[in-house]
Amino acid sequence: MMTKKIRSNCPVSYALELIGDKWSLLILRDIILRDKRFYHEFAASAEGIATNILSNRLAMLESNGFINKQRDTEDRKRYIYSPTEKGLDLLPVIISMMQWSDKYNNETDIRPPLMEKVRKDPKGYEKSIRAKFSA
Amino acid sequence: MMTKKIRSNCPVSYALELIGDKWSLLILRDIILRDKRFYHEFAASAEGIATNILSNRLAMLESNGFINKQRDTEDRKRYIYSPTEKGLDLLPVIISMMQWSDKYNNETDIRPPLMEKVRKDPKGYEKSIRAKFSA
DNA sequence: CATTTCACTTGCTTTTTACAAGCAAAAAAA
DNA sequence: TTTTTTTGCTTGTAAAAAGCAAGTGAAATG
Repeated sequence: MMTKKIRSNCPVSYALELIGDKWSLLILRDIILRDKRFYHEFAASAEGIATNILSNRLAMLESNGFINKQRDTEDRKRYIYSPTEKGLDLLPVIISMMQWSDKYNNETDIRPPLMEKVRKDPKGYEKSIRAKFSA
Repeated sequence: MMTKKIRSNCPVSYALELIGDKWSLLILRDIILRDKRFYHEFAASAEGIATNILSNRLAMLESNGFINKQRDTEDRKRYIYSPTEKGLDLLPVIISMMQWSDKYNNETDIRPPLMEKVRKDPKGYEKSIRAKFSA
């Protein structure tokens, strides 16, 4: 079996090898912060991911334990994607990126009232997001 | 002038468009955490970046204000690369990646005694790194 | 002034991404 | 029961990015 060779044992490098691309964290953002659950919802995000890339990343995220995939029992022709603890544990990475962009990109969207809460109380924000998934 | 079209105004997407690749944050890690300053030092890192990619990323990091580049006055045939505040402000992203990898990759290197301090006191670690550059 | 060091650059191949179109399983409609 | 629609992909092809080896040019060094 052909396993991909690892670059180094540096923790930064390790994380980048898994989610160091322009799409994986965006899909996790949709699942974790925007409560998206279905393939078509990810495909509809503003960034416009190509469906082959979406399919590829969902498979990668699932095989690496970031998300779960299961048939929707209410509508059996679709699947429900949900975050695992491993995926949710990337929330600090996502939030620190948000904080950085909030400081350096003045075009950053304020519409999702997320940002306001992130500014005032990032730890509280993280907890409130996590709480959604501990039910 | 040809400016690259932005995907969306989402702060996560914005950060990923700039540093969402497998190398940019690794170079910043070298500069910020490992006190590397020269081209040949980055090229020598364990991950083995190709020199054309290194050159490309250093130019990108400089043009986007993450790092500064200046001639070394002691050895004028080389350049010194140093982080800007904008680059240093990615430290929380880097540290949260380290924490995540520490939890999910048991091969993560412990050699740089960094990890121990990150585990015990991540905020203090961040401050101590920042202190190096405020001189 | 020839040699070495440092920081790239170039050429070529391989891999990844992007875009458009097509396809199959499941459910709904006729 | 056959047709149509929805959902979640897969395929084909082109463009872009990454990887690899070799080469180049400016600045110091002998």
